[in-house]
Amino acid sequence: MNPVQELHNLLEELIIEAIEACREEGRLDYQQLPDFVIEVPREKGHGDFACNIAMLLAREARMAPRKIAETIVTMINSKSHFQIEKIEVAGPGFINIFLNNSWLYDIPVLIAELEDRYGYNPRLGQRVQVEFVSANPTGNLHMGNARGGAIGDTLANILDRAGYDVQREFYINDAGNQIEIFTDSLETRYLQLNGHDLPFPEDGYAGQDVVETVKRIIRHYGKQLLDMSSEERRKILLDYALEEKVKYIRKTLENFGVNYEVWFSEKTLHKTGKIDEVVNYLQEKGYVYKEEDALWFKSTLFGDEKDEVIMRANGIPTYFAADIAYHKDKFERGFDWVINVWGADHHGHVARMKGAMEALGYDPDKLDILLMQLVRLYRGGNIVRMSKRTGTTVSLDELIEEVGRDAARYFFVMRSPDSHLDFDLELAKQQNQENPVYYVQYAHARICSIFRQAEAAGVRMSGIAEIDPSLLQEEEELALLRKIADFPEEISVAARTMAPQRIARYVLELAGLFHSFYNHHRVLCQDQRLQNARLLLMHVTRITIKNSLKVLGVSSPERM
RNA sequence: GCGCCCGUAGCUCAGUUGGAUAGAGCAACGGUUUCCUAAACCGUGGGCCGGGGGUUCGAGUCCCUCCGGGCGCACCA
Repeated sequence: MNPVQELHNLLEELIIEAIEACREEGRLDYQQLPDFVIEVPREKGHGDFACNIAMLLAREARMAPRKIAETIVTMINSKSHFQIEKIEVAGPGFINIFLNNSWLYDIPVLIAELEDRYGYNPRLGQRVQVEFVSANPTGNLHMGNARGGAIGDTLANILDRAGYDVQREFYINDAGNQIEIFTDSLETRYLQLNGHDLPFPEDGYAGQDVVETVKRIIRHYGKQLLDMSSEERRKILLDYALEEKVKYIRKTLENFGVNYEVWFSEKTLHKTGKIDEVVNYLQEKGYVYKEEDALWFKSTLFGDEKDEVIMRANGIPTYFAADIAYHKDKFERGFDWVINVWGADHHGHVARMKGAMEALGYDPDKLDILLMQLVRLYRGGNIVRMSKRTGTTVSLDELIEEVGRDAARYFFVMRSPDSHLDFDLELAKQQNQENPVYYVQYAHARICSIFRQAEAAGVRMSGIAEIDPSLLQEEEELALLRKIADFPEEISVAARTMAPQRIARYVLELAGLFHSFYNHHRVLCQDQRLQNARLLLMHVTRITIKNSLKVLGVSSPERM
């Protein structure tokens, strides 16, 4: 259910019918209807909806836009429409439509019926996959991964509400060059801790967590790995470390409210020969050439700045080759839409990844890469320097520990992915209106409190059928209703534009309208009929706040 | 040097496929509590939407150019 969309469609039909009728009567002359817009004007005085068709038609119809608008309006007015209060021509030729409130009063009844399902648009029968975080299983989850987790999961939730069948996926980079280096680090640490005096690899993983992992391995295996061949030893070290790391990543993300349907192992692509397969295929198609013993993919054919190596001179495929095979696999699984959430530092890969899909015969427009800018951590006014070298990096676990899951989830999505995110740890912990999470959660708790008060006073909301929502006439009540009615459309736009920050903003505005209502009017009052209508309003406000927060992965406390 | 992102109120940021008089929160200033949570609300001030050019009936939004900031430009991922 999407009431705003339904109204929109209704008005669109109405206008098209009117225009066509005008043409038939010879009042308007045009060949084809232009792509006009029916939008919600910024200015309240411009009506509930406004249409720009007259301006777009002016040239072809050889008429002044206002004149055209008047012709259309006259035609529409010749029939009566029960939902339209008035319709007028304004400004350069806008058609402004003012509705009566009858549609608004249907909303709370519908929501009370739908409850948790309010916000869901009709099923589209389309499958979309969202791949996000996909952190290397060689270290802790950092702030970039955290933002990716919040954005990816929220986007997946939005797409679900928008009507898609969504699958969340984590790509485990458990093969390739970084894993070799990781294994070198593990082996060196193992030997060092067993008394061998060895230099640590220059580009190795020097973090303390690797040492801790190796210590656990020693506790488990003792010195028996010393007697093995390096190959055997490395396999055991790596398998143990990977299992531990992946388990840790999964646990941290679950703790963050992120749950994946699929954990996809890069290693399987190597094992099953899918990488060689796709490289050979591209070679046969002539998209690959050899230079200095390496194989290069002609990504410049697809608008990339330069070609990219897919097979090194030593015969080992690059990360890019594995990624092509991986994305080919995604499309083979039949998704209608494939979305990756990447850090902005990977933006250089977008063109060649899409190019590779095109070379394989897939529609590159079905692959969207959502790039997100980096995160800067602040504590009060001071930036928290994040350096892996000095070990001052803050991990996702530590962040959740410090500010809580709710604040972390909300803060990571409240800005556009395109914007750098300044994450203020102090603000995230504050319990006042400066902190948007608390502001919204407080609104929910306040509504719960009203119902507790009501119950204590022996008051219960009547059955829906006995409530008359049209008693809600106050400005604050209508504004709140209007905002509540927007929710499904807000979801729909957020899905279309891949913009999770819209929901964070939406629920903040919704909470603001509630607080404003609360401070102007009493729910529990002498007038039984009005009290019932307001209890219903509170009921559906609570549902909408809760459903919005659910999309963001933020809890809705009943008291605070 | 080339490419991508960003530049909007003192600060942090919104701003559907171009729409009418550019918004919110915080900060500043002033007010609200015999009343369901003052963890809240109401009001006031604050802007050449980085500069310049162009397209359009109409540009914060699209194009060009310049300036400033971030990121990338490996047989790393």
